[in-house]
Amino acid sequence: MLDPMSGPRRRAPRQAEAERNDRALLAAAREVLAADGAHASVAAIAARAGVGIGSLYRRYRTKQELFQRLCVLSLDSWNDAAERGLAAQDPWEGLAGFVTACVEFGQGSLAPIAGLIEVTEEMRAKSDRSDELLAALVTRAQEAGAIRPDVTPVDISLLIEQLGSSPVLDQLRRQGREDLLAAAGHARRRIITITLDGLRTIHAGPLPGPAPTERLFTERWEPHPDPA
Amino acid sequence: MLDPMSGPRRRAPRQAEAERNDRALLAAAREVLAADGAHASVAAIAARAGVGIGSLYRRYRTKQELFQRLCVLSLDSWNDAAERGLAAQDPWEGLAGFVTACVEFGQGSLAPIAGLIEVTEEMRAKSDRSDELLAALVTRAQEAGAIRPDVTPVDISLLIEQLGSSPVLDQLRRQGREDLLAAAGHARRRIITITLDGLRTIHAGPLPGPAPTERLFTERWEPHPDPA
DNA sequence: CGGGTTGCGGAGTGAATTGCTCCGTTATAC
DNA sequence: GTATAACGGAGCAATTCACTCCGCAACCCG
Repeated sequence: MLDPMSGPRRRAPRQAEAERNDRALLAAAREVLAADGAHASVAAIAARAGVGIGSLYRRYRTKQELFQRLCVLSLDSWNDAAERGLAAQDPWEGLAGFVTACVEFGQGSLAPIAGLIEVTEEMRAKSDRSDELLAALVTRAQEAGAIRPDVTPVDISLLIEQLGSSPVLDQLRRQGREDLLAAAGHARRRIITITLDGLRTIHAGPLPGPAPTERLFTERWEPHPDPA
Repeated sequence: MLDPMSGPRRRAPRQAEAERNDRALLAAAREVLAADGAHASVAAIAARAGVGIGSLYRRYRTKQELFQRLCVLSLDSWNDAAERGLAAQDPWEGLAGFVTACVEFGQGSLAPIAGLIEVTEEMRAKSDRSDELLAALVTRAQEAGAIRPDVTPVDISLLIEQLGSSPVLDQLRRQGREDLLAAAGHARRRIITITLDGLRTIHAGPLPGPAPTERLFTERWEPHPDPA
């Protein structure tokens, strides 16, 4: 055993690459989780990140550890979005912005791992905080008369989870149909708009973006040439 | 080889049981697909149906054949619901009833197998028919001024698919939390109501059922004692 | 009761997949 | 050049999968 303190501290030579890899891994994990659900494999995550399996396992000792990290980051995003929502002047815009943000950073893709990983103390704490923030957002919107008086924060959570995964989008991604992704994204925003309008006391304007095409719905069923 | 025509045709002795098994298998397949997605295994389906694997494979030569049958039945349900919707006097009630019906018989749970099975001619034909029916439903509701003028039939299809799987409900089922299933069902109906209201030109009444409890959202994360 | 038929259940099989380890290789610092 | 830190991915044991095979039970008719 050598004394680790011997000699002056050296800068890790390839530290920057390691950091980039870490970010790539987390992003890839989110994508693969969205695409494959509970099925998601470590190999797929590493491959998507363009990183060797070995590097993944140097950074995270187990698959569970990676997923726990992902949960913490998602809770942070949730809380950030909630705080931005509370900072908005208009209560409705605040709530709608919050929901949209959660849906868009892929909150829903974490649902499949619920119950499969241990909940850490850190996760629980951040989750408590997120409950408070959401309650505040909802209360404020209701007091302003912007949303139905009988929706509860849990309704909103469930709604975020429901919108948070997009069957069409995820599947097209799984099939590697890059050509349809943009259209699917537009279609999804329309669905979100519709749902959010159902939350309001008053109705808003027209649906955003171009109307979705049939192809979106039918081409998924063509026999799937594995994207590998 | 014996001549199969020798002797008088005999009634199959245990034909009734076979038929019951078939129905159980199809129902189980739907449930397992909803719970496990593309991950769904033949063994799980047979077990859930309370039927041996051997019996499953006598009825359907392959997994794909079972799934294809399931698709055909789902398309039938879809078309039946659409026809009932068109038969309703009120255009809005017709469309809303159709969407609700599709969501409730689990249309969404078939999404994960898109691209994994070959589309048969029968499926394609029934699918064409369903497109016509849906277009008629939407047109009628729009001409009556009941729904936003800019929603398209594809929007509705996507909306059904989005609502057709309930992350919470499916996951609780997977975990065997029978105690929370009713609550999750109520919560889901509230989400559906909200979304459908977002479709309408006018807003409807209050949300149905009891407000969802926190437990619905939190207990899923408790470490999962495998239901086996 | 007995012979014959029909459907049943599930152990077993080979192939594929999984989480993870181990080690030879490559890039950087001095 | 040499030391070091991070890399990629072949390989491993364990599990999972779709599917086969066969012994057994339920039922019919005489």
